[in-house]
Amino acid sequence: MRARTTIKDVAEAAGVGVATVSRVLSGGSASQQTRERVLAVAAQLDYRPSALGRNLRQRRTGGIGLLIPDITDSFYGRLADGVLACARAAGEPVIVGATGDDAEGEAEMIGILLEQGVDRVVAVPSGDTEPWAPALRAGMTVVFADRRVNGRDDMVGAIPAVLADERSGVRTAVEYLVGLGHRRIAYLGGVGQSGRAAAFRDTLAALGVKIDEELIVFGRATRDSAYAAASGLFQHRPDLTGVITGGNMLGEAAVLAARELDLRVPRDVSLIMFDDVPWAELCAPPLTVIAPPARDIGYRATELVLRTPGRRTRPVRLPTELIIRGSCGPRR
Amino acid sequence: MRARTTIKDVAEAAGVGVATVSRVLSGGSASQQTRERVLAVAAQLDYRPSALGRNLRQRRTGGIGLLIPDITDSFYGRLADGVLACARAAGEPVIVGATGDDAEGEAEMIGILLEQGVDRVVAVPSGDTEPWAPALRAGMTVVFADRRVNGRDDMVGAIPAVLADERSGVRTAVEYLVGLGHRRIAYLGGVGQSGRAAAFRDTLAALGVKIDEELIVFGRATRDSAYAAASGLFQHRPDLTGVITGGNMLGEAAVLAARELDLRVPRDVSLIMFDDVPWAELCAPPLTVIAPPARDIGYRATELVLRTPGRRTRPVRLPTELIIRGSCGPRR
DNA sequence: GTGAAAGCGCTAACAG
DNA sequence: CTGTTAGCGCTTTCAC
Repeated sequence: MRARTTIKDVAEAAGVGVATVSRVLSGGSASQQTRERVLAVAAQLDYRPSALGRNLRQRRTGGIGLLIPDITDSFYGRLADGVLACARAAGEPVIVGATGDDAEGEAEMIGILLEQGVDRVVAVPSGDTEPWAPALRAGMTVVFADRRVNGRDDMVGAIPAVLADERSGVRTAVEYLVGLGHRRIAYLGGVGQSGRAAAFRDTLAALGVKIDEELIVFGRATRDSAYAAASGLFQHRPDLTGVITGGNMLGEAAVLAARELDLRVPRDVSLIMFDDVPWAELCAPPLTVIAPPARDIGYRATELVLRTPGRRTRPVRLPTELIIRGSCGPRR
Repeated sequence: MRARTTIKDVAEAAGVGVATVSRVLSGGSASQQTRERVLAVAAQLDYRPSALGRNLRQRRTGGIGLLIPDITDSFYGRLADGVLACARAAGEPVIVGATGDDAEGEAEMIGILLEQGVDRVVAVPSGDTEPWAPALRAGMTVVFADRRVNGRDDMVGAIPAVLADERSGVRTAVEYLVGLGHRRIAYLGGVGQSGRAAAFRDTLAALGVKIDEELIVFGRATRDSAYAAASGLFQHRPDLTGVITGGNMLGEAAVLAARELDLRVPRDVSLIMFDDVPWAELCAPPLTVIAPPARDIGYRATELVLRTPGRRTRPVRLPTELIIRGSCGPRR
C-alpha cells in the first residue's frame, strides 16, 4: 500500500490543526471559512480518512460480519444480498464467512471476526451454542437470521432473530394439499429445522389427518444426503401422494428422485418446496413453492444489528408466500 | 465492544515486556522458558491480537476485498465460494461488495475498500476503467476474475486476470452443434462479453458455416432484458435450429422463451448454455452446458492476489467443459 | 534475550 | 472556534 494522505497532510496544507480537520470531516463545529478551506484541501488531496485509525481510536469497527452456511446456496445468496444492500446504504463494509454449517467452521469465522474487531454480526447459526460464547463474552452484537439456536439457559437463546414465518408457510401448504384431497403427505426436511416439521404435524392434526411418522424424514443439506433421503422416502412409501420439502437442496433431490423412479409430477405425486429459486419456474412442471423472503430477512437482520438493539426475545417473523405453479394436482 | 485483553495485559501477567509478547506470538526469538510462559498466559487469558492495532502499525490490512456484480447469481456465488475457501485457508477475512455490475457501484465499493485500508482485491470488473484509477494510485494489488477490462493505454489493462477459457468452450459447443447438422445457429450473449461472440464467429468461419449477423444478439444480464432478447430472437428468426447462450440468466430466458413460443427442445431447437447451474439438470430436458470453472476461478484469483504477483500481462485461462445432457439433437 | 519507547492515523479531552 | 496532547493495540528499532 502506497503512503496514503493522512489527516496531518490535510491539516498542514490547510494551515490548521489536525483536530480541526477531524471535526470538519465528522460534522463538528467549525467556522464557515475554515470548513470550506479544509474541505477544499481534502478534496484536492483526494483524502480518505483511514478506517483503521478511527476504529482503533474508537475501539470498534464500523464493519458488519456475515456468517452463512454456504454462499453457493440460492437462499443464503439472497439473504446475503439483503445484508449487503442494507450495509451499503449505511456505508458499512461486510466481512463474509462461509461456515459450512458446522460448529467448527463457525467458531473459526467468529475468531477471525473477533480478531478484526468486528462487533456486529448477522449470522445463520449452525445450531451449536458453544461457538458463540467467545463472541458474546467480547460484547458482540449479534442477530440471527433464518434460524435460532435453542439456547437452553444460555445467553445464546436471547439473541434476537429474524425468521421466515415457517409455521404459517407450512400450514398454508399442508392445507392446500389436503384441500386437493391428499391424505398421505410426507415431509422431507433438513436436520435441525424442527420448527417446520412441528408445524407440519400440527396442521395435519388440526385438519384431522392421521400423522404417519414414517412419512416425516430428514436429510442433511448436501446433494448426496438429500437425494438419499428423498429416494428412500419414495421407495419405502410408494403410497404417498404428496410431499413437502425443506430448502431448495431437498426440493431438488425430490424432483430428481421422483424422475429417477418414474414418478409423474403431479399425477403420481404432488410436490411443494420450501424456498423459491430461479429453477422452480423452469422445472417441468413448474414447482409450487412456499417462498420465504430471504432477501428481506437479511435486510431486516442488518437493520437490527445496526441499531444495536437491546436484547429482545421475540423473534421477528416475516411472512412467506405460497406460489402455486404446476407441481400439485388432485389426489390420484 | 467490551474492553478486550490486550498485549499489555498478557505482558503484565507474564511478567515480561510487551515487545517480548509480540515476538513470541509472531515467532521471533525468545528463550524457551519465556516463550512457554507467555504462550500459557496468553491462552489462559484468551488473548487475541487485535488486527486493528497490527494493521495500523504495519500500514496494511491483511484482508481481501471481493467485488462481484451480483451475489445472487449462481456463477458469482460459486466464484465467491472459491475466494472464501482460499482466503480462509490463509486466515484472511474477506470484505465482499456487490457492484450491480455498473461503474458507479464499483467505484463506491472501491472507495469503501480504500477507506478500510484493504490493499488486495479480487474483482469481476464492470468494464469501466475509471473506477480503478484511485485503487491503482493507492497501490492496491488487484486481480480480475472472469472478465478483463480493455485498458486502452491504461494501467488497468495490465491487471492480472483469471478467466474461463471461453474461446475453447464456445468452439467445442459450436463444433458439437455443427456436427449434429445445425447450420443456422444463434448466439445470445451478454453485452460486454465480446470474447465469446468472437469465438462463436471464428469457429463458424473455420467450419465453413456462413455467419449470419442477425443471429448474434445481446441482452443485459437482467431477467427482463434477457427474456426480451431471447423472445425477440426466436420470433424474428423461426428458422434457427440451435442457440448458444451466454451466462445462466440468458440461458434461463432462452428456456422460458422457447417454452412460451411452444418450441420443443431439442426437437425444434437445440440449446446450449454457457454456465452450469443446479437447475440445468432439473430442466426438461436437462440442459447441455459449457461449464466454466467458477469456483476455481475465484480460488486461483485469490491465490494470485495473496502472492502479490508482479504485474503480469498473460491472463490465466482455466478450461471449461462441455457437459452433454439432453437439450441438443440432430437438425430437424 | 529482553525491555523501553516511538509511532501507525485518528478522535476526544482540554486548554487557550 | 481552534490547536495541543494523549492515547487506542500493536510492531519495531535500539539500547541494555
